[in-house]
Amino acid sequence: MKNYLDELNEAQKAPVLHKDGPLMVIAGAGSGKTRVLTYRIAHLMDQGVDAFNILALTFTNKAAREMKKRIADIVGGTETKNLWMGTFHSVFAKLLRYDGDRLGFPSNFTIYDTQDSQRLISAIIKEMGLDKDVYKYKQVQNRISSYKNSLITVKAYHQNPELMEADAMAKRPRMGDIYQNYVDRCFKAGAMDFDDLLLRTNELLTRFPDVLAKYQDRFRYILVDEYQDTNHSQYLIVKALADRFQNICVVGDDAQSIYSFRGANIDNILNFQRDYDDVGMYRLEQNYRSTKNIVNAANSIIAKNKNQLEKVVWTDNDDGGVIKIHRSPTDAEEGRYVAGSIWDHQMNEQLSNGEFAVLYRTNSQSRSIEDALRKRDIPYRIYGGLSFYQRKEIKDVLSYLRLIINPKDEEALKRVINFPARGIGQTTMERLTLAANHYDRSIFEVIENLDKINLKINSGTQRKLEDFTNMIKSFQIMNENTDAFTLAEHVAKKSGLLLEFKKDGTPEGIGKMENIEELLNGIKDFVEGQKELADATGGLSEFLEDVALATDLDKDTGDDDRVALMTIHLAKGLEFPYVYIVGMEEDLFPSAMSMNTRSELEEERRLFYVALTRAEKQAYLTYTQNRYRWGKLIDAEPSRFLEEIDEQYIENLTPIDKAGYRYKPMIDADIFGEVDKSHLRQNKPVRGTPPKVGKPNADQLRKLRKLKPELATPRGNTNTVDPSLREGSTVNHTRFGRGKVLKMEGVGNDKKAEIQFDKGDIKKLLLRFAKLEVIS
DNA sequence: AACATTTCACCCGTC
DNA sequence: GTGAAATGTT
Repeated sequence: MKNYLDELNEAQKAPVLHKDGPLMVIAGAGSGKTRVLTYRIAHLMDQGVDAFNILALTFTNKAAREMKKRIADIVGGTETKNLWMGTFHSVFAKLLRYDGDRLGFPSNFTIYDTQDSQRLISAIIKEMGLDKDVYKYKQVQNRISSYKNSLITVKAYHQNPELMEADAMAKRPRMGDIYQNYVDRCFKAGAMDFDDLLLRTNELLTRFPDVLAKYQDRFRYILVDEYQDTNHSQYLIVKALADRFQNICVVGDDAQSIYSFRGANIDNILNFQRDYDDVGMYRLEQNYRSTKNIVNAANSIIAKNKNQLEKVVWTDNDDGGVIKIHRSPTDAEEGRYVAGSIWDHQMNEQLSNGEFAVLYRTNSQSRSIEDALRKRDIPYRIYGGLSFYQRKEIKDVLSYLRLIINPKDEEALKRVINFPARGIGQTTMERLTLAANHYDRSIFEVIENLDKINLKINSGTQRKLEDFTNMIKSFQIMNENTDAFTLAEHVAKKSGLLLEFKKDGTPEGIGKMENIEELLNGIKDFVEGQKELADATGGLSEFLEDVALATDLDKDTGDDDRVALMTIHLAKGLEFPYVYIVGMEEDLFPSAMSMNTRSELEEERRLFYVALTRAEKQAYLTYTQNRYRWGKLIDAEPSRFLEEIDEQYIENLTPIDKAGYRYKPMIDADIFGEVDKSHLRQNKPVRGTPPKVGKPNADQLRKLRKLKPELATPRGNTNTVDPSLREGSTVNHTRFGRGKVLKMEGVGNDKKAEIQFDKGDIKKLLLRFAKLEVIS
């Protein structure tokens, strides 16, 4: 065994060597936090702690795999296999397979993905006869998800007048009933959604002290990565499990908390010292990843946040290049610039594709980048977005497989009972669903007992239904002594799925066939891989669980060398020499939905911090003046975050006016010069002779105003700005009511005030239009 | 009941 | 611009 401790600096060594008792490691970006976690586990094992007694919760399954590999290098592979290590969801799914029967769940329960949940919720809303425009299934699903993440069960919901009132106020008084139905239907289908994996674990540990005692005794050492992103449900699980031995080690960085939208609670890390006695506190502040320019720029951004733990991130690395900021007329141009810049770097410095990443705020931004990279023949890989396993044809195959394992799985059944078409239509399904609800059985069971129930289903249809269940049953029998790959191949053929896409004959159909082939190959790899593991059965159910909880990042990338495209959220924990952060625009980043409260804005800022600190050598920030959104070309304004970076760390590649990013000169070569005119023509037709670059004549100005109304010279209907208006003024708005001016910005016609209204909203108003009265 | 066509909401981020 | 859901047609 190598002396692994030599590979750590003093700050890293301390938490690794920390003996028993709670400890918290506050780790700045790039300070080697994974390394600390990995070595602490290795050290524990080296000191004689049984791997069976260690539980490590990581952020992705890939991170878990890599850590395990590293630990195996240090202390040996055989013991390492006994570690329980993985994401919260995968670890507790495993726990629920063992002990979920106490709650009435079969060990083969299905894991519903978001789409399954949404389909079920849609069905319930329809069955209840509610207005789907009021009860939007996605909103309802979000609501239920947030209840679950806060551990609000159906019962707790109905005992909480505040919640019920909030939903009633939102014109959704039946929310609780939908919640109830949803939970019942999941239970009846032997299914858990993602949130259930945590909620049900909590329920299990709370209701059954013997189960809790068993796992408390087993998990004597608990380690949690990215603790700042745990939600209430996860927090309680960890707290319960660690309660007996208190050997809990949490690692995190409050500055990188970016998941509050899924219930993550930053207070979990801020309050850790309150939750446990004698907490060992460690800080990792030396960044090994990035240049001085990047680290300092990132520090200057995060300093704008009020809520944070004290921490100074610094680095010994070179200064490196300053951060480069680039403006483009449109998103298509932005893509071209990024692709061109990557290409330049590659040509001049002999760099490989894998050294580059393009990060964006929303998945929909990937398209323009993709197009540009494709034109340059630069290989890339998109992470996230519509994952492979969510494609229709793949979900169809998986649904057949899910039915084999759990025939009660209602969502899987509804998906494939009539695909390929078997003459089982809407009316039949409605009758079956009604009967299933009435008898409190699954649809599959109803079909099996059709002869005992009097449903108005004609004998022909009855035959078809029986044929379907018999087919599934024959698959089940086959599953008893066949490996997952052979079975899946058989299912793809016998179900008629492959034939369906084959006879389709279109390029899409062929593509779908190929995707199914790929899935089958994936199952083959899985089966082969499982043979090497001692305790794994290589069965279909393990495969399905893997698939349900896999993320795009978990997938084996192999050795292919591609530019990475992903959202900033997905990039957390990763690093790349060259990073392009695109779409640095108001309403996009920060997102329009995150500007209502300070805490939301601070989370966006942390997100920007995360994005920037992914870069090792060089960061580029790009923004556009016009961007396609919802298929329309809209004006874009540079992100406020650009102004927040200390200017000594940046360079503007495209000149900006002294007044700042937000000021747009009347005559801008970008608007009429380099602009992609095909877009402009389609959406905002400009008649007559195309304008020339340079000082516009009267005719051009008129068109310019049409394109960019905010550039229009003020006319009679606009206000003259009250000169007494300044920061701190109290104002009255005809529509929004009373408020206080937080900030003034812009000059002349572009002058704006950011106002905190007493109603709670913060709005930014153009003074020239705002109907404002200055009170004091 | 099946297929073709049109409409509509969608987009903030994820396990 | 995309994909699911609603509507229309045979």
